[in-house]
Amino acid sequence: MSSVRNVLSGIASLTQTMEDGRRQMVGLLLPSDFVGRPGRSAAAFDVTATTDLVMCCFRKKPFEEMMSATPHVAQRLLEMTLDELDAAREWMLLLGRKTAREKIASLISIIARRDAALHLRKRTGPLSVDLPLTREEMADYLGLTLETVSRQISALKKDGVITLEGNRHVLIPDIDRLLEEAGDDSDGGMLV
Amino acid sequence: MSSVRNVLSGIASLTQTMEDGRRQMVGLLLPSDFVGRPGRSAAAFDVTATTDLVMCCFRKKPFEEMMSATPHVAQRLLEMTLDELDAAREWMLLLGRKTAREKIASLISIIARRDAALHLRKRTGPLSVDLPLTREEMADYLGLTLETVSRQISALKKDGVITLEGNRHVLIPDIDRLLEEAGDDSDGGMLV
DNA sequence: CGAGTTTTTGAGCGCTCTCAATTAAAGTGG
DNA sequence: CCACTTTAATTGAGAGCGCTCAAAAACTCG
Repeated sequence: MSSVRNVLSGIASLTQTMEDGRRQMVGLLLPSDFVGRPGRSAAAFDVTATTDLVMCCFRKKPFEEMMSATPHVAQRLLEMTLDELDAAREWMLLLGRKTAREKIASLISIIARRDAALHLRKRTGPLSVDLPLTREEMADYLGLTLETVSRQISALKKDGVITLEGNRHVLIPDIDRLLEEAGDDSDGGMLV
Repeated sequence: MSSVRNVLSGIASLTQTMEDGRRQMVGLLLPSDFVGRPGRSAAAFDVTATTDLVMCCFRKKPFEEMMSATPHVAQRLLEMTLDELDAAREWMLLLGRKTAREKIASLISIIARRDAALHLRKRTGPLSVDLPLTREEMADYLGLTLETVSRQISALKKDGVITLEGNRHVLIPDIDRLLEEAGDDSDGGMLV
């Protein structure tokens, strides 16, 4: 970890593992996200690519020098880190207090929101989302077992909240309904 | 939230609440901790003092100007925020994967560690720690109910992992035993 | 098509929650 | 200083959600 990186394309996950193998995902690295710590050397978490991944790497020393030279870089980095901290805190609410069904609904709506923010495409017909994670990865994300993930997805499908096309593609007929299931404040985050 | 603050003394908590009242603590503000977001206006979380509190407040505009002027401030702030992010991620592992007993043991050892780092006093006899939180606040911290918190504390007491003096004061005869119960990697964080 | 992986589904159990009552501690006012 | 109220903490009994273990089904890819 002698370098700092920036994700250009693909998805990686930050995970933490206990001695007996229990695993918790603690971050999801998407294009434009930043990895590494200017100022510290050791990485406390495992970084795993879940898809093909292209990153832009800087060596640490020159990067730190650049940070000292141009204050805007440090400021921008601070802003990004604060955003990550906010995201981590929402995630903590999910992990600590939400039911399995709410966790699944939250995950799908989070992915839908990010997708919408990224593509900005007009939605014709129902919103559709690709899940970039396996069931097991979703389980690690949500603090569940993969069986529970699968069961809750099936339940949401049975109740008409979502429709499945294959295993990885989800159709959302009514986004408000999904957000309601997620237990978030209504119209959470101007997705509509 | 038109200002930025620094905790001087006392303890405050950052909490997030769902519509139906479920509550999760997402941050614990201790002396030297920083509150507020240079760059953003709305606070997404509730800040509550859990003890008498003294904070040092800056108005936002001058503070941001100072940040632009002196790069070291922004850099230091970035470092602190990255530390908070690391803490949040450890917390996520706790919330998502640890058992109730492990959560309690983790909380006590976290408080013990912070206390040791703060006071740097020689420990004569068993390590002793004051819990700055009520059972309910501990429950909100750990994603449990207050009944479960109470039960697990009683269980740890019964098993000799800790001793209670009153409700808020804990004696730790064997810190390694406690860390083992917490499920953390052995000798986690040079507390010994 | 067949071997491997991923996902779904089932049955039963256990940990934590819920609801409720009791005990302990901390203020309050006479 | 001691009843009395209020708040905090403990403990009990029972139920439910999510986990564990196990097997079947669906998808992937050579």
